[in-house]
Amino acid sequence: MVRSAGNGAAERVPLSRDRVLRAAVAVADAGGIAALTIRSLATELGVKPMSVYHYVANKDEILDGIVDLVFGEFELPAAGGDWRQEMRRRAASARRVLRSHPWATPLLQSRLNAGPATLRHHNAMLGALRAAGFSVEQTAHAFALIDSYLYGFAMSETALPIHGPESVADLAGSMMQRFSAEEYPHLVEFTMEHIMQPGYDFGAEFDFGLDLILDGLARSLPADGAAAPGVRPVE
Amino acid sequence: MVRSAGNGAAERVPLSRDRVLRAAVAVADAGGIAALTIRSLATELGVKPMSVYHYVANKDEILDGIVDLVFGEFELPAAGGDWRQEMRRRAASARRVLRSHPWATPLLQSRLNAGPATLRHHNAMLGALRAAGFSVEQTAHAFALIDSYLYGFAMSETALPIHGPESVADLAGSMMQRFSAEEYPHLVEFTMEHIMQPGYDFGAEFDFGLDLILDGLARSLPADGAAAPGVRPVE
DNA sequence: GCACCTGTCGTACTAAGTACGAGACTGTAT
DNA sequence: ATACAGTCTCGTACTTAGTACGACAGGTGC
Repeated sequence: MVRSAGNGAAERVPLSRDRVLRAAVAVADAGGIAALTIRSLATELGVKPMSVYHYVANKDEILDGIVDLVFGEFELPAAGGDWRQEMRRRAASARRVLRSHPWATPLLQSRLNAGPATLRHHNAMLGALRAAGFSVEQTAHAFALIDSYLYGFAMSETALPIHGPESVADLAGSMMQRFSAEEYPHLVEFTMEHIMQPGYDFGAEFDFGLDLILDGLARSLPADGAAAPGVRPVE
Repeated sequence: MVRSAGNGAAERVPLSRDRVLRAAVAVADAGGIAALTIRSLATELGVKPMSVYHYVANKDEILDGIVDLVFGEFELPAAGGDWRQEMRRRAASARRVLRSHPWATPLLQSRLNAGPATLRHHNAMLGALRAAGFSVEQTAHAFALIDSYLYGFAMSETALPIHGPESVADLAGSMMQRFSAEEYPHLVEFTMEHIMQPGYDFGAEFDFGLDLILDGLARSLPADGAAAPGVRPVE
């Protein structure tokens, strides 16, 4: 077995943990997470399956690794400055990243072993909220609320079969044939009057919810033109 | 072995699609979704693997089926009555169900073929919101917001390794050793001053977020003691 | 030249999904 | 009863995937 294949330095890039993980992301991007197998990964890398195991212990470690790569793509919120704007910027970037890696959202929350990029991200979120004036406890509330919404929305969004307005309408139309108007009247109404309307875009719902959440959180901040924590202006 | 129709012999329950799906839920509950294989399912049912295929076309159909079973466990919100209370009741029930089937949350959103219980549930949600006075468009906002939050939160919650206060604190403690206070100062602060405090319970965050969201949505309702849509009482 | 380390790979075992078709069982018509 | 036909169950076996084990090649220091 001769592996000469050239004396030029250009082509033979040695394997590395980083190359393995990046190739894994590429395979998952191309064919979904189910298409990511040790064998498909090896093919992508131009090596044989067992070579991969020199850089990762097992497939789970690959999954943990690509989750951290994805977190690494999120823009970090800055501490200081307009905290709402920082939250919006980071959320928009996260949503963009998760849309470009549709397989990632379920993985993000199901993996436990946080990598360095993940820790950096969480740390930046906490720092930005604390700098905005939230107490530790309020920060816990805010973090849980914002990220639950973000990941939950990203899940719904990436679970949609194809993206783009018209494909959703098509899907809705074909689903409509399966359920009758008598059994599910509100579903029918909703589909006809909303989803199948021209220009419908589920992704557009995101900003409404995020702004509502940020407004609500702002109300619990003492010095933001709103009432004191725990007291709402009108009841 | 005799299966006479009509009298006696209650022992040999014949297989059925329903029994197959319920057994699948039981296997997943006991060992996680990864433990659900055609073979483990057959063992649970006391039959051989290939017998299962008489009732389902393939494993994907089993996954779709158990998702619909889970949706069937959600309490449906009633149309009319106090809509916020209905939303709270249904959300609490959903959270309870998802905690009792920790494997379910990622599945719920990743499966496309909605079953009858799923459609009934969505229909009830839409109906309750419409009856509360939300327009079709506002209903879309509300539904997307509430459910993104609900599923996102459920994901975080069930991704936690073990439930109960002290186990989380233990985990946090062991994770603390992996990252230094210089690199992740806010993560350290947060862990020390919040997560590791006695009585910490992540699940308790849920109500804060849900109430904030429902309050925000109530503000967009004309006749609810709040201002007109788009105008907040205090700024 | 030699022992040695490192990275790559050949072989092979195990687990899992499932196609194919045989065989067993049950109710029904003769 | 007997034979048939439909329904259900299962034995066998093929395919894909994860990965343990150890061989082998090329480079490195002595």
